[in-house]
Amino acid sequence: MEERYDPGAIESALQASWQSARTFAVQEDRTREKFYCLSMFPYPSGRLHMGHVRNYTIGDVISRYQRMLGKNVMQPMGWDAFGLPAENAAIENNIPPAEWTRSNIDYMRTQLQRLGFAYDWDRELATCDPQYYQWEQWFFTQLYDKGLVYRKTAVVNWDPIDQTVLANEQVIDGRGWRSGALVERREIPQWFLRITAYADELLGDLDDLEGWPEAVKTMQRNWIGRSEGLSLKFKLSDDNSFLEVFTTRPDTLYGATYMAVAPEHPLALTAAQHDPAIADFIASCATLSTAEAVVEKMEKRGMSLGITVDHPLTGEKIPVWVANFVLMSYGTGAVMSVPAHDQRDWEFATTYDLPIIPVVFPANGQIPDIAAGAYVEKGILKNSAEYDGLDYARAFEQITERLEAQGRAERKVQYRLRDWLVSRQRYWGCPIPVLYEEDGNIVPEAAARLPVKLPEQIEWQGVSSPLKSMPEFFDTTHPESGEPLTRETDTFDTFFESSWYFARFCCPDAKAMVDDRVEYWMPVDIYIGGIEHAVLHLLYARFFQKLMRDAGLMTAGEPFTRLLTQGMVCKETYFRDVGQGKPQYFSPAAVTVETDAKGRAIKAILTTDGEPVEIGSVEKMSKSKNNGVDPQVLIERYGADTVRLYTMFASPPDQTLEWSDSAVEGAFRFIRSLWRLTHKHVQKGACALLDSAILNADQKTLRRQIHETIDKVTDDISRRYKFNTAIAAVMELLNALTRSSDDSEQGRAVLQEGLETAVLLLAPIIPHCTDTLWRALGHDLEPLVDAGWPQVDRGALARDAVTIVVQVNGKKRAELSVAPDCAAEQMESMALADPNVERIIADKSVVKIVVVPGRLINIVVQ
RNA sequence: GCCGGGGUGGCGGAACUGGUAGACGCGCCAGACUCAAAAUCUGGUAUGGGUAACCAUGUGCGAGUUCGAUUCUCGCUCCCGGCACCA
Repeated sequence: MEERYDPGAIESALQASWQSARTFAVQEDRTREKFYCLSMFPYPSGRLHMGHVRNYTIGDVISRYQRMLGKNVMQPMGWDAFGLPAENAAIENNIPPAEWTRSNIDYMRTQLQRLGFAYDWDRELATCDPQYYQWEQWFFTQLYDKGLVYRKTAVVNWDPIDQTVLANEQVIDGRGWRSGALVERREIPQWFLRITAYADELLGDLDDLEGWPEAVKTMQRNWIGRSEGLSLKFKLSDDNSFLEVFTTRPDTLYGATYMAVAPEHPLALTAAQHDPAIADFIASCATLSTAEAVVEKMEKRGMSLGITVDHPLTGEKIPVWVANFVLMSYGTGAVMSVPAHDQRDWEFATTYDLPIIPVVFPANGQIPDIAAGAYVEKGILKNSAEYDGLDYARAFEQITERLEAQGRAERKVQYRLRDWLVSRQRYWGCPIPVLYEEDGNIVPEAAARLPVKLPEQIEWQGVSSPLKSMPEFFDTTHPESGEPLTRETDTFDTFFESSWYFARFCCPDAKAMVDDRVEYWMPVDIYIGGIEHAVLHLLYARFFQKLMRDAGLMTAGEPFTRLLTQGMVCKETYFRDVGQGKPQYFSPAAVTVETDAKGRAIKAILTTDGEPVEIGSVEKMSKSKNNGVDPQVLIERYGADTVRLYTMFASPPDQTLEWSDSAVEGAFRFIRSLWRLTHKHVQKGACALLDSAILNADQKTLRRQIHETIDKVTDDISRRYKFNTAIAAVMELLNALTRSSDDSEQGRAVLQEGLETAVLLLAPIIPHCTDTLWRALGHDLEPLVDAGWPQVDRGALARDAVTIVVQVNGKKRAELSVAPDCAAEQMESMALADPNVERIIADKSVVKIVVVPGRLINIVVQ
């Protein structure tokens, strides 16, 4: 080995040899245990960012560790290639999305290879390739035949100037991001997948996902939002039709004082025909956002429709209002309002001076202050005629039974989850494989005519999808009858592609959607990706897995056995207030920070002009905050191993990582000191075999540290996924090895074992330099990627003495060093005899003594 | 607004099952080496008091449970993620 650590040379040579030897290509092998390690594939935005580096390093560490355990490890990589940014690039720079996307993929692929990730590149796929998306088109037609897809109208954000549909992200303060026009709500026919048919299964199966974080499962449960209640029909006072609502609280029925319907509700639209004020109100709701977060935060407004419904039990007339916060896409688009027992209803009733009638009271007899807010707990009924005095369960049952007998109610399970709207009015996506006859009849595309290829050679004019103005794309004829057909010009939501790619990776060249190789590899053993996907992507992928299972394509019902959600990568921001409301952000690389004697940042100046800039908060690396750190620059300066080591060391994978350039240098220093110590050791020539029976006390202590480190690191990597503490443990070991200067035969043998251990434990994290060190330590024949994970020698872990903490009233006052098997009575008397303890308890009496074996003694005094 | 997560030295973080708060690293300070610098090595580094032993305080804020709370419970606060067309 070279004396000097030169990452560039080592890494490129090793990566070339991995590539030529196809080290990470895998085949199904039923004699070996498989391990499928998957990281969420990237959107090819142009360059890798630190979030990618972090995500893929975590996956690579797990993959390489599993391989050292002897498993048949598959780690694939591909590209989530359809999406909005490619269209923006086309609009801004007139580059066709296909060309832009493919050149980004080529660049990012070289970046991933430069980081040394152990991917099986033979399995690479890009979702924009017809060979990939043809199968989801085929699958969609299958689902159509099963009745699991349907078409109905839904609201979109419509930009009246650009004449196009906008994504929520493209609507800023109610206006189109390019045109600045006030965005309108527009209803258009769109395609849906019936995910609600799987709601119960998606909910129930969460209980079996032991390898998923509780937080993600909770979010999915709340998202699905199963509730049991009643579908209730209120008869309109003036005619024989009914207003249908869903409620989980029939016990509060006597407190219903008004009904609220969505602006698009038929009752509201009918009332608007006769009342211009109502029509105006509904029109004013037309600029409402389709985003729930915006709707929930806006001012709650409404208007009486001037009609009433009959209360099913009292016959009283209840007014019907139209309200901007009731959404047509939720349930029936109408709600029964009980202001005394629902906070939102209470606020609306208070604003519009509607009656608030309390009908539920706490069981303990207290009277809640209804003037201050709604009482939302369950309790005992009052003001409810013959139901007074009943509790929630009895009231629910008795009121429900009566309404059922009247034919006014049906028990119903309702979900918050809505069917998945998969239509997008975009160009750069997978064409939806359906055709329409002249009268609107739907004809799914025949399997033999798939794929419906997205035309890639296009001229981009304006901002809306070129497909909408390409008759050569949408004008076609029926293959048998020859009658004219119009092709759907909408494309799929890009979540469609990412809902099944994990299955395609098992058999990327299959002559069907998947073949029987999925049975060997699926389910994914561990899936790694950002927490922001906790609900949507991860729920859709689970849904697709069940659809594929029910189509007979595979047997697994859940796609991901374990889930590791990664935190964001953040960095401090620097800016100047240049007026116009928006600060100007400067790259941290362009700023010089001055610190005080303690290292606190006190001032920052822009390096080029020497003038001060403000030090902002630590935020997620982004273009808008100009606080991104380009991985490429760091890889070129320090090598891939240092970047990998730092990202794994800086924080645990599920927490946010705050980027620090100087700490990166620390990671580089650590590798260099490991390199130096190994070099110094091997320069002295071969060493004797270790004989644990003849070690002296210091050698035994050092060897115990080696095996404690193996124990700790193994647990950290395999069970806890805490790579930062695993690395810290190896750093401690290296410090101990560096301090020992025992040149005796057995001293050198222990050092050899220590260095081999450090190299093996770090191999998954920094695979390049450890490969060189492994060979220098005398392992020329066995490649490090397939070296066995080190085993703990339990005998080496024995200790002669343990440290016991002595507390008085919970405060540490002394330490004792005792034999591990020391009796409790002896420890107590030693603790009481300690001079510092004696002094503190001198004028007090001992109440009791708590002994935690092997850890501490707490003397409680008064 | 709703759902989920988080707040520990100058900084990133550690403390895994309620048992020594601050492992490991960065930064900073001092020293060694050097003509000098870089690199490297050694020591120190929560805050306040004390020469020291040691003492007091301290894990966002306020309460509670406990012999003992960063860890459990309740209330609050600030920050972050998601909210169905960003991916």
